[in-house]
Amino acid sequence: MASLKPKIEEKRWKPELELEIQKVWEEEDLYKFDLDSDKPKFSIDTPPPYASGKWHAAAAIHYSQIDMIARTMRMKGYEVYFPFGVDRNGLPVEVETEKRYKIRMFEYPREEFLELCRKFLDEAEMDILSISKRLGLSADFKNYFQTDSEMWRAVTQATFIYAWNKGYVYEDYRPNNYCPRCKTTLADAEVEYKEMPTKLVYLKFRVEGSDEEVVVATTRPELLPACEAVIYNPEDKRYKWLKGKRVITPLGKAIPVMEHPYADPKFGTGLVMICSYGDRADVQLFRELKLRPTIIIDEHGRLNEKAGKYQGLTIKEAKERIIQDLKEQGFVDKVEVIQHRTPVCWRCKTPLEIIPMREYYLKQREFVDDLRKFITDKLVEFHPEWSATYWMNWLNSIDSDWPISRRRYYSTEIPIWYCKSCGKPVLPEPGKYYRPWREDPPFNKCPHCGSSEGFIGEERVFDTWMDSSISPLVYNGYMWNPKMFEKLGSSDLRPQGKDIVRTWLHYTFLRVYQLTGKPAFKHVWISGMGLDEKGRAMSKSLGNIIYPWPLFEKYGADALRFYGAAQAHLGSDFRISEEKIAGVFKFLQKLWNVSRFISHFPEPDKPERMTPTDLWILGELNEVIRDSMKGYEDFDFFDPANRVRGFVWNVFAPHYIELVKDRAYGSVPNEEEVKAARWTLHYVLRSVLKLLAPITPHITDYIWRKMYRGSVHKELFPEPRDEWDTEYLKLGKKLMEFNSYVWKLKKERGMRLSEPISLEIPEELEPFKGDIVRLHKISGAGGGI
RNA sequence: GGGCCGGUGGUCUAGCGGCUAUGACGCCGCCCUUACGAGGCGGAGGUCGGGGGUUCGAGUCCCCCCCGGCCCA
Repeated sequence: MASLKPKIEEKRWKPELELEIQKVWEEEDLYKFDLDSDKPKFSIDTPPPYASGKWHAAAAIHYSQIDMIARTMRMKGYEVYFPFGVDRNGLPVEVETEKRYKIRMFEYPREEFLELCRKFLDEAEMDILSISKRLGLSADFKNYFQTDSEMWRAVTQATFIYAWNKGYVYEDYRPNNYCPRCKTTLADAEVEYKEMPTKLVYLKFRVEGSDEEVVVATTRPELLPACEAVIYNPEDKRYKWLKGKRVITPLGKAIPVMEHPYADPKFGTGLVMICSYGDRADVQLFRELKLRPTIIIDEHGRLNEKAGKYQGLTIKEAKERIIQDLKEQGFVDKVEVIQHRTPVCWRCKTPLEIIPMREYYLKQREFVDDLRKFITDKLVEFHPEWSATYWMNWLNSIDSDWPISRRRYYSTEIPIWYCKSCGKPVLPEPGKYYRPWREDPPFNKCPHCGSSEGFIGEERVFDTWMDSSISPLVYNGYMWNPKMFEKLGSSDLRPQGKDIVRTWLHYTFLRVYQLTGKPAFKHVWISGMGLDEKGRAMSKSLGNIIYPWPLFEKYGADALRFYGAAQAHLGSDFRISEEKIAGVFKFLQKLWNVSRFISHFPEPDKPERMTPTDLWILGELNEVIRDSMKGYEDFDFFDPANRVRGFVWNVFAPHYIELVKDRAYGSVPNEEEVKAARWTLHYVLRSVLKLLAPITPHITDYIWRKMYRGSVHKELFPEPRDEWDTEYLKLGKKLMEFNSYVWKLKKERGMRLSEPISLEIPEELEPFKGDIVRLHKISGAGGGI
């Protein structure tokens, strides 16, 4: 048919075309959120990516999947609020800034250090924004949020003041995780564990009033000056005779021997020294056994005057020195090297110490029961369902409140001033951003004692999770846009990685519950982690980071997006392999070619009657739609991606299209049959494009705009139609097998596929006879089979 | 030590009680077909981590164990 010209002229799909379509989207402001729309609203609590370094491909894929959620909900008829924010608070940027400028934060003027951090953040932010846009995220980049903006920080402070007024905040002096390098307290959620080779030192203790010796094994000999007891397991018969006795430490101090089940008879000699504080267990044991702690480590990670001759040494130095000394004095029985799980700082990986400090705490223990109900009473829907156990496990392990003050700089300041006369804390009115370390308070009289002597500003800042844990409120207008917040409330869905359940997810639920009395979200979506080809997490130290830009250039964003969707079910980890992304690109090319072929033909009105071949493929399409929608319901894009790919590649293109080619070209006499084929081709293509639109938004919209009216992203998902669930669906497999059989047969006989062949068509395939005969050029009955 | 997830051809994956175990990528051979060599046809390659059990029948359900990943103690 010479008169048929394809609407799609380009022979190939190219990644550069994605930029073209992105420009169109921007010009049309296609994804603009309309608060006043009549549609139901759906708001997403987009994770603000941390602006501390370059994004790797795994992060890009993660965000592309969040974008798929937004697009899914739009195509289900919702008005979707998909904000974008950048996280710019906290330790990581300080650590990176120190590294880059080779400076130490505490030896640098605070104001100037903050300026350097800001510079660093601005650069990192640029990188994140450009990748996000290149990915085709349908988020609102025009009004993106920054967690260190005056507005966000004012809200953080206001929510703190509310919590304070409700009595949820208290200050306490208690042992806590402390990073000697970062010089700050850390919450349990910020502690990581690393397997490290550690010396296990066997020390001889003399039993008081006798010449007998016992041997105690310890990984922390430097804490000997702080050793206040030795324990053994009550089941351990070897040490029963020590009950009630005292032993003399190598340093000459007499301490009691006690029974406690914490002692593991199999570890070391079964005798354990209890020091203030080797680890969190020690803290508990001191409390239980009513021992008085001796604190020998200061906030710089050095031993203090209570450590006697070891004063001034770092922990590491003290350890070596004391082992040396004790060896010389004959107190060391032996030294072993064992693998020991050591708690380290999540940011700089320095081993942590347990040091008591005055810190502010936000109550969480008394809320745990209520939070558990979010899961048990199904107030929140988790995707996938089992991912709720991540949070449940964390809730079940909470045994202390959340320390929220940090001795750092680049974070939201704690809005408190202390009266110079009575020393009591005074908080300002919520609503403004306060910086007590450099500003005068907005009041001059102490409400506690009435003094006007003046105030001292608090110097500490908040844990960065204090800012991020209110993201669903800030995004949705809490305090800064009351009208919007009233309509939206807290976000509907939280998408995030499984690695920050105990921090971001938990703290958000906690704080939003404290502020609003309600669950922060209706849906929580937890994704797995993107790993390298060998299944390892990507990190600078391993040197296995895959960057997204080269992939964008070679295969485009859609290939990367589709790859992420098709690689693993929601919640499972997935590996990133360039070879497979190249494979996805081939599929996109296939989709392009299929569309180009169909674009040759005009799209007629729906004809009265379909042929059995058309009804078969429409029945297949019904199934594809049903299966895909099941995935979309759960925000799991694995099934839609794979189901549609399989359908297009293995069914629609090689079989249906081949069968109806002649009809499509108009080379059959029956006009109705021509129309039926053309209509069906277009209908299936439209449906496929719509089903793929959330996953591969560029190519689908590009094709759509070339062939049809408007944007595919303004369409709703296709729906299955009952009238197409016909008996022909069951014959489809037979039909395809027969096609393959004929192709094979011709090949075996050395025939061209266009050569006529004489064979019998199986009786059950009779309904498809016309199309089969034309496809294979079957000439009459007989012969063949 | 506990929890969660996983272990299916070289790699990745589907199947979650029923004919001969799915598909993709890769590999090998052949063909030439006008939307597409990014095509078509064919092929090699698997004791479905191991062991017990339930069942007429088990990758599929149950128990134990091993291995890997993540989280926690």
